[in-house]
This record gives sequence, structure tokens and C-alpha cells, in this order.
Amino acid sequence: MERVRKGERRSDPDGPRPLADAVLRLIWRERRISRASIAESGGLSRSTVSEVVNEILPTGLVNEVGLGESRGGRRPVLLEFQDDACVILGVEMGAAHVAVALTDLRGGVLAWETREHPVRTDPEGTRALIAELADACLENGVQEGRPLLGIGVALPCPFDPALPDELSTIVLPAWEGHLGLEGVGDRYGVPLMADNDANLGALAEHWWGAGRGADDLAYIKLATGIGSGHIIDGEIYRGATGVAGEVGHTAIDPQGKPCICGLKGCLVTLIGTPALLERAGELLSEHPDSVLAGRGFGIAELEEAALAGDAVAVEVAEEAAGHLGIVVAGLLNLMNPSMVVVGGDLAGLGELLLVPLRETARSRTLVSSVRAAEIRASELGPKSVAIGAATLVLKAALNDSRLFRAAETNATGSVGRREK
Amino acid sequence: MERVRKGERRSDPDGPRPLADAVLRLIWRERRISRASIAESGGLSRSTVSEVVNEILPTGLVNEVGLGESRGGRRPVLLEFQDDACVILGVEMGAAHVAVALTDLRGGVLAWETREHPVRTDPEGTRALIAELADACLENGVQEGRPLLGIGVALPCPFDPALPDELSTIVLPAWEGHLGLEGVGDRYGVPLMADNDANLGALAEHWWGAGRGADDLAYIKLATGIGSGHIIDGEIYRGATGVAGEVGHTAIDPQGKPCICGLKGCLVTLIGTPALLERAGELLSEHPDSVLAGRGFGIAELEEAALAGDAVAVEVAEEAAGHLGIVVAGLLNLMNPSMVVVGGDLAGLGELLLVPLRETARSRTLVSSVRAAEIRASELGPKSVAIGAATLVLKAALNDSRLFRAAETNATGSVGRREK
DNA sequence: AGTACTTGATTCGGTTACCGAACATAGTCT
DNA sequence: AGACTATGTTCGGTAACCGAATCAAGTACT
Repeated sequence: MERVRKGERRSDPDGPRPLADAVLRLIWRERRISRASIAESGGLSRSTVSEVVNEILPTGLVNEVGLGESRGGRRPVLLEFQDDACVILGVEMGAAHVAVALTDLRGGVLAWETREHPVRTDPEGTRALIAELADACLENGVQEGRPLLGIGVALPCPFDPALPDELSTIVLPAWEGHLGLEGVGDRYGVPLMADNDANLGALAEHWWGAGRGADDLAYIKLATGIGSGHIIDGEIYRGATGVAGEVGHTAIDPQGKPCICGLKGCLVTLIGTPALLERAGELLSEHPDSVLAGRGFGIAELEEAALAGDAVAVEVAEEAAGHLGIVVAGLLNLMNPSMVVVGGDLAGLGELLLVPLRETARSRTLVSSVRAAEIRASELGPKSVAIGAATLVLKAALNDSRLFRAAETNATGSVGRREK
Repeated sequence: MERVRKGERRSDPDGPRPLADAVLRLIWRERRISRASIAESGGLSRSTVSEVVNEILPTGLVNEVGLGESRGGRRPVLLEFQDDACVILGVEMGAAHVAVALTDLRGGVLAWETREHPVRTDPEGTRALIAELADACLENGVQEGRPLLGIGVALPCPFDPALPDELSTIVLPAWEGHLGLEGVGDRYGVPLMADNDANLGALAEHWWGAGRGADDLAYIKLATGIGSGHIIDGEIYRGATGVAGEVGHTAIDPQGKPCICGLKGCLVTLIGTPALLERAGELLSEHPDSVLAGRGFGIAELEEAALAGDAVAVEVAEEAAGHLGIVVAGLLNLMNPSMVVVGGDLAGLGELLLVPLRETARSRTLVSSVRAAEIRASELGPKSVAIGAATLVLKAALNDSRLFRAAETNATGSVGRREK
């Protein structure tokens, strides 16, 4: 078990408490653990652990919950992390919808609200909608007195946390380069933090979903656009300017269709949602017996048809898997993750997508350990990005427990909202 | 200026000294700095800095070298890092040659020895050759009494430092999976550490060459094979199993020539050294007036001809740049480094290679900040890998100065060799 | 030149965050 | 019952810092 990183001398009594935070993280990770086990796995003395734990207990994040099994001596007092001590809001801004999840401190979704909205063109309405859905989540999902820890926001565009006020004007021109969500955080008196949607999907799958235990993973989000998020050594990888993961515009076929980006044959022109629907339409002319024939259909219907074994839908999915496999192979060769998680529109197809995807990817990768990387479908499905947004806040609080302390003072008898 | 990471409590008097190491690193980085400036930029008190510096001075790694300019008060005593306090051996094992560099603590090459050798098929002879060249370097390049800090080794195959005894049997079958160089380290009584050659090329360019200041960079090594090394956040990135950077087998043309790896149209089948020579041969039949016509030529002659403006050679280089550009574009989109450094066989062509490379790469990348990544040629040329091997040792010592202390006790009056 | 002020370096006492030893507690094993 | 073992707490000790005071050596103003 890795040693706890010990703290440095503090001059400021309100400063960070590295050791207390490290112990809190350990308890969080183990869920239930005794003081003696903390000392052992953290490389600390029992006296220090006692001291630190007694500092943590009054926060309510950890409780003593009875005794464990004896290992030949006195039975240990079990400490348990209280997953419901706080709640977190995770907001997903899509290109054309908003979703809000309310989670506990273990990634569990307590409430979920989503609505279609022209996010790209209506910043003011989007801000109001986020507040509305957040209120709804807090009213439906919160038990009395549970403080709100913070709000995480997933953005459908590149985002550099180093420059939080510089939003990409390419994807969201109407937003004029700034998010303007400070008001939402102020409304509840909690911190607000943001990141790119694919990054947060990757984070969620790493913490709670298909990617548990994989410290180096790539998450590929298939939708209208195609992006990837990368976890490297357990942390979100953003690249030099925060725009890593623009995997959708990898050129597959130099002679392919022109893309909005100005290039030809980008992955997104082949397997972006519009391309999939168009391809299905093409195939329908040869297969008038398909269940999709003669009616309008969207990606949900296409997915359903594929699962039902419809020849056209299956063909579309297999072609998409082939194209995606080429890019995944390049990704494996270059970055050598231990896992690739596929999320978004087609992830629900499961093995129908994964089998041809794995075959293409593995036939195009060289080194055996690269080929050994697991390729899986998202476990969290459409909620992964919003859950990841909430996880961003949880991660920050576990790294600096002052966020927990700030939230406690914020607990209200009402739904957690604070009238200022 | 970033704060120095303060030390944890030590129970072991021979344990690591994080603060002393951090101060030493700061002095190394600034080269000349006063105690007061260390306190300021490290976020420490002057009293602590005095104490720590007085602990460092007796090691001889840092000396007081006179007074600096007054800033309105007493003139500061300047401390200077002694770049020549130790020497380091950097060994490059290629597929068919061995090179050894002796460097100081600032990446300066004090001696350089290289010889052709069938490394792949002759492990025992290679080990003896490494020892021979190392001896030669120490005899030529070392001033009396300079201790040897350690030996770094660059390997022409994937290497996972977590499993140092499992060598890829694909690239080096005759080595039977283990390096067997412990004897060389023992011979001089110093530690020996290894890594992949492209990783070490990246490290060298990041520390001393074209990549200085770029905390996220990719280094692409063009040779018989093609590999890349990646620096992420200032550290070598190895991926989950230590084989990241297998960029040579990215598929460019699914209908292309078969590659030794079993795929078709890999980058290496288009711009690996043999492919370049073959392509030049093809073009010669149409251009009998080329300076290359009617004689045998290797990559050095091809490079020379291109620099002289020979049409065939220039055409080969430009085609190669185009193929490489496609892969570089994918790399930029995926990993968003701030710089790409091209090293190896063609790097000497300079702008002749870089201009078409930049054009292809930039025309195939989307986000403006990705396109802003600089694409440069290696500054360290053929020595970069061996220098990087030495840098691996330097880096380790700067992270744990006990290595320096161990080396001091090892100083000999002779060439640094120790008869055991 | 003399004086006030500034910056640099050292000394020394104080504080913090840890450890270790001793002890109380509560279990198992024979 | 007695020996032994593991858990948790108390308490004194100490390494690794800081801060204030002091000495040192420069600049700036009068």
C-alpha cells in the first residue's frame, strides 16, 4: 500500500492540512478502515493517526461504526466514510441540451434532470435553465441538512483551466468567449469548476465506471462531434494548451468527404451521428425490407434496430467500428493506455460495436502490450459526463478538505439554496 | 516562481532530504543565485536557506563565487552550481552501433566514442564494447578526481522501467530478455539506469536542445525504425506498459506496402531509411542527371545531395515530410504538445524537411492552439540519445541528492575506474 | 561626511507535526 | 487463569521549519 504523503510545516492555522487530507482520502478509498490499518497502509505511527482522526471526526465526513474482526487482539474500531455527508451538482452542457445530476460522494446519482435547449445560440437562456434544473435536482434529491459541496460543469468545447475566461468562440460563438456562470455558484454560495466534456467523461469512467483501476485510459465520446478524454497516471491530461483529445478530426481517408473543419476524410465525417444516419439512408435504398425503411429515424432508432439485428443498422455499426478502429489503433500505438472506453451514441450497442472495433484496432497495433489494452463500452452511459462534472468537485475536495469544511458551514434547513 | 516543496519529517538520518534537494535543484536551474533569492523564489525563510545551503556547500556541488550586484543594500553572496563536480556516462545502443558520451552536469559532452557493432545479434560483444568505449571516454575526458555519478543506457526497443529485466525479445531476440549490464555498473561502482532511445532523445532535447522550455513535447526519431518519445509536464511519458510512442507503425495508406509488423502502409514502410533509399532509386531512373546516379549511396549521401539541391534527393525529402506530416497532425490533435522535435537521419535537412512538414501538419489540425505547436529539428543531432541517457542519471540525482553523495565517496585519483 | 534606509546573511528561541515508548484496553489461545 | 497479541491513547521528544533580532554591507539623501 502506498505511503501517505506527509505534510509540511504550516504557519497558517487555516492553511492546507496535507496529512489530514491524505488520511481522509485513504478512508474514502477504503470506505471502512480502522486507525491501526490506516497507520499501517499509510506508513504513519498509530499515535499520529489517532490525533488526525480525532481532528477529522467532528467534520461528520467520517464516523465510527462499530468494531471489526479481531486479528488476535483487541477488536479495531471501524471508521466509515459518510458518502451522504454532502451532495454535488454536475452539469453537462451539450451542443443542444443541458443535463444536471445531483450525486453523493461516491458517484451515486440522487437526482437527474435533462432538457433540450439551443445551448450554442442562447447563453442567457442556458444559464437560467442550468439554475432551474439545479433547483429541481436539489428539491427532489436532497435530504434535509445535506450541504452542497460545489458545482461542476462540462463544456462541449476545448477548455483550458489555466485560462477559465477564454472559451472557444469556434464551438460556442454566441457565448462571446466567457462562461458567465459565476452567478450560479454564488447563488448557492459554493465553488464552481469546469472542464471539457470528454475529459469529464473519462474522469467519471475512471472513478466509477468501466475504467476503474485503469490509471491510463482513453475515453472516446461518439456524438455529433467526436472527442476523447485521457486519464494519465490517474489525472486528466489536457495537453499544453488544454485541447488534447481532438480525435474527431484525425484524417482517415485523404480522399474522403469534406469536413466542417476544412479537411477531408476526418473521422467525424464518417462516424459522426449525422454521417451514420446518412449512411443508413444510403443503405436503405438497397434494403427496402429494413425496419428503418419508410420512416424518419434518429440515432436512438438506429441503435435499437441494430440491437434487434436489422441488417442495415448492423452494417452501419460495423462500418463505424472499422473506421473508429483505425483511430483507436493509432491512439494505442502513440499513448499506450491500459484501456479504451467508448461512450456516447453508439456505446449502447455493446459487443455489436466492440467486436469489430477490437478486431480492427488489434490488427493495426504492434507491440503485444499495446494490443493487450482492453476496449470496453461506457458503464455510466448518457450520465457519464454529468457525473464526471460532479467528480471534478469531489476530486478537488479530496485533495483539499477545506472545501468540505466550507460546505459544512453552508448547510441549510431548506433545499440547500441560500438566499443572499 | 514556484514554491519549493517542503520536506517531511525524517526519522532516518540517511533518509532523503527533500528540502535540501529542492534547494539544490533551484541552484542548478538558476546556475548562480544568492541565498536571499533562493528564499524568495522558493517561498522559504532566509534562516532556513542559510542552514540548508551550509549543509550543501561541503559536498562541493555548489560554491560561493563572489558578490552580486547590490539591490539597494548589502551585496549578495552568489552561489554557483559546479557543473564539473561529477561526470556521467551516457550509452546509446542502436540496432547496429554503440555510442558513449561522457557529460558534465549541464549536458556538455566531454568525450564521445562510437563504433559500428551488430548489437542485435551479439549481446556479449556489445557488453564488452560498451565497457571499452566507456573506458576510452573516461580516459580522454575526465579531469583528475572527478567522480562518476552513474551510467545511463538507451535501448533500441520498448522498455518498462517497472520491469527492468524484461527486454523485448522482438527487437533484440539474441539478448534473451535481459540486459545483463549490471557488471558494467559494478565495474565503476555506480548505479546504472536504462530507458528507450526515443524517450531519452526527447529528454535530451527537452533539457538541453530544441525543446528547452516546452514542458509538453514530442520527439520523433527517424532512422531504420521510427519511434517517438514524449515529455508530458516535464516528465518522460511511458504509457501503461512503457511502450508509448510506437509511431512508426501508424497506418497511413491502407493499400500500401506490407511492413515487417504484418500491417500495410505503415509510416515506416514509407519513410524509414531503407524506404527512402529505395524511393531515391526509383526516381533516379527518371532523373539520370542526379548527382546520386550511377553510384552506391546511403542516407548520409542522400542528405548531402538534398542540401546541395539535387532534384531527386529533394523530392524524396519532400515526400517524406508529407507522409510524416500526416502522423504529426494526428499526434498534435491527440496529445496537444507545445512542440514537436524531429531527430535522426533526416533532421540535418533543416528547413528543407520542416517547411513541407509544417505545411502538411498544420493543414490537418483543427484547433488554433494545436496548430500553434512549434515543429523544429533536433539541436543535439546524432548525440541526442546518448546525452539523454546521461541526463536520465542527472535527473535522478537532482531528485535525490544521495546519488551525488554516493558518487563523492567514489572519487578516485585514476580515471574513475575502481578495481574491485 | 554623516545619517537614514535598504537588502543580505546568521543566530537563536519558538512552534508544528510528526514519532516512539509506555500504557490502558480488549480481544485470542492454551 | 495466565500468556500473548492487536488496538488505541497519552505524553515526552525532536527534526524541520519560521520569525525576530542582530550583524553586515551596501545606497540615498542631506
